[in-house]
Amino acid sequence: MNFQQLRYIVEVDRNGLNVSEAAETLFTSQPGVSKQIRALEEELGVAIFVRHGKRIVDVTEPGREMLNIARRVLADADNLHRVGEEFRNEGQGRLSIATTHTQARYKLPKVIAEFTRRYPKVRLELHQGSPSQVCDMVLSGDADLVIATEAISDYPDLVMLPCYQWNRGVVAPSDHPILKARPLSLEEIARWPIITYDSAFTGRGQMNKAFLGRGLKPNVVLTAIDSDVIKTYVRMGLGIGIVASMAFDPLMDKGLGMNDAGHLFESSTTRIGIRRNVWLRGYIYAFVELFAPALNRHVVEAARAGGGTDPGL
Amino acid sequence: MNFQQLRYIVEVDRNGLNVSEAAETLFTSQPGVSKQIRALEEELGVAIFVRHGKRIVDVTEPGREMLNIARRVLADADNLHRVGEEFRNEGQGRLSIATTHTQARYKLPKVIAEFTRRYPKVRLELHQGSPSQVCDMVLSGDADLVIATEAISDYPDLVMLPCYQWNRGVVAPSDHPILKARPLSLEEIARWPIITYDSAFTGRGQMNKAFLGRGLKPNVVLTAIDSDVIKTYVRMGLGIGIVASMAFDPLMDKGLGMNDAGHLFESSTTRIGIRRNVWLRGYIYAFVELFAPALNRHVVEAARAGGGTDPGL
DNA sequence: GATAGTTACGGTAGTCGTAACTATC
DNA sequence: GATAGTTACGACTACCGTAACTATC
Repeated sequence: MNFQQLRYIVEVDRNGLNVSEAAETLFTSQPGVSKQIRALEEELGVAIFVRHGKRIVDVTEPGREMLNIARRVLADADNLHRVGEEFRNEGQGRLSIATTHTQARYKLPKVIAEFTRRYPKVRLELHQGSPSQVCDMVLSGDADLVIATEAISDYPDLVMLPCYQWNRGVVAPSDHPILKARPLSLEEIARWPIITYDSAFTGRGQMNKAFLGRGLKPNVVLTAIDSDVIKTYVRMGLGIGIVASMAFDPLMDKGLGMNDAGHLFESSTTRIGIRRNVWLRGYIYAFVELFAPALNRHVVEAARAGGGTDPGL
Repeated sequence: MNFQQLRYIVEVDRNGLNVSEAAETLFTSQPGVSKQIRALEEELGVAIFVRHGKRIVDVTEPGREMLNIARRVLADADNLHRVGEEFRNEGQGRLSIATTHTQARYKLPKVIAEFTRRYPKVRLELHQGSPSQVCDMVLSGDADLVIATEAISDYPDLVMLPCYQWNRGVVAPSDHPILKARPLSLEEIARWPIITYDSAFTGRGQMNKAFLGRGLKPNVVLTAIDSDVIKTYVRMGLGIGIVASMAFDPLMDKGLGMNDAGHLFESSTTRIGIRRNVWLRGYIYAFVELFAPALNRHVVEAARAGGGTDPGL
């Protein structure tokens, strides 16, 4: 048994049980892959794949178990290299964060400023995308961390750690009557045209729930993917905006005002996500702790080991 | 990188950083081991071992991380073979249980009877020993499960799952006045010569604590490693016995009586222990569940993944 | 000087790729 | 007949073991 063989079976599984494609992905010959898989099956004494004659059509039951183990082994092999890198150039490296606009624009700047001060040699990369896109970036290894709110929970390979809770506020031009409404009510909000986040994005679920719960039908005239865009349109008088409270800055956002709506909607939790079986460099733990001081290295490791065990195994 | 190299570094670490000995253990040549280790260090870009000239004198910090990962990889490699075996001869195999006398004698018989009925082709092995001995058996792979009470908690590689709680009773010849004592008190017990478990064994800690808490000094005249031996000496009139309640059977133990002492001592918890990163065959999960119905496969897997993360990592 | 580890070198085994062949859809 | 996988074979690599050498205690 060797790593290559494990790589082969994992890749065949990933490529829809197609040996030829797997061989291509692995930059090797198809017969080689085929042969090694047979050799592995021979050694382990069990068929990993179900074959109809020559075609591979399914994964056997033991095969499923074995693929799980094989994937973990390969991840660990990777981890060994990561550890090497970590110590070869301590403090140097790359930190790639996949996140949504609101985080990148309003929450991360302070954290990143402090982080770069502490780790000047770490090259930072910010990737933006929708919640599912940013999760995919981490799953594929293109990013180390994902910071998002609409935390997609059904990725077994992703560990999501709650960082902080936040809620929404209504932004409107300074002279807009809704800014005076005390207390602010859903009925009042529903009276105006609304501009808010795109439904694929942060916490639209909570909003809809709140309105529906009161039998209201909000008049959403425009959706956008980020708070700045929303504020721009609010400034133009297209409607009132519902955005994350943190996305309003009284100093910067001249001509606009905010009326907090935290009592009207269920709060949203922003989470940081990491791949389960991946060894993390020291500065990544440091970054997570800077972002959410409760998440020290020990807590993160415990969370990664525990919780979210997949019942499939 | 290959499995062999990982095996080499792990074995060198295990053999007190002695390459020659490691080579011997692995039935291979010393230069081969040496060379492969250098090759691995080369590939990973970091020294795993600290050398004084040629002698290996310590493990580097990245080395410690790498050894942890390497051990997991090797365990997984093993696991792949285990999975193979499981499915090659389903229902057949070996189940090796390391336990203490009291469990083997009083608690296991029913469970084992049921287990052998369900899995007639599984060869059962019972190993007996002191709590630390039985734990070692599991750690070294000689046994699959350990069932013990004085659950040694400082084995990071062992996951201990609580199964049930039990307490003690006083056994004495049928006509002994202590059997009439209602309620039974520590003071009453302390009045008589006591025969109980050896201190290395089950739950002596709880007993001493109870007596000390009342400023009493029990007169322990004899200690033994198992309940049957204790009862034998009690029968001979050497003193009263303090044993696990389950170790008394009114039908079998003619001439003796028991007075329950559950209110006097802190109860003990019997635990089942398994190695953390080892893949378990289906019938092992079945056995655990037979022994402690709450511990179904899902619970066991969750416990194995979580808890007891070693802060060293 | 004894013990422990590295360098040198030859034999062997096993992996990889090309080519030819075979089976499934 | 096109697509997918296996068998066959030759080249090459890399691992292992012996032997000689070198450094540490």
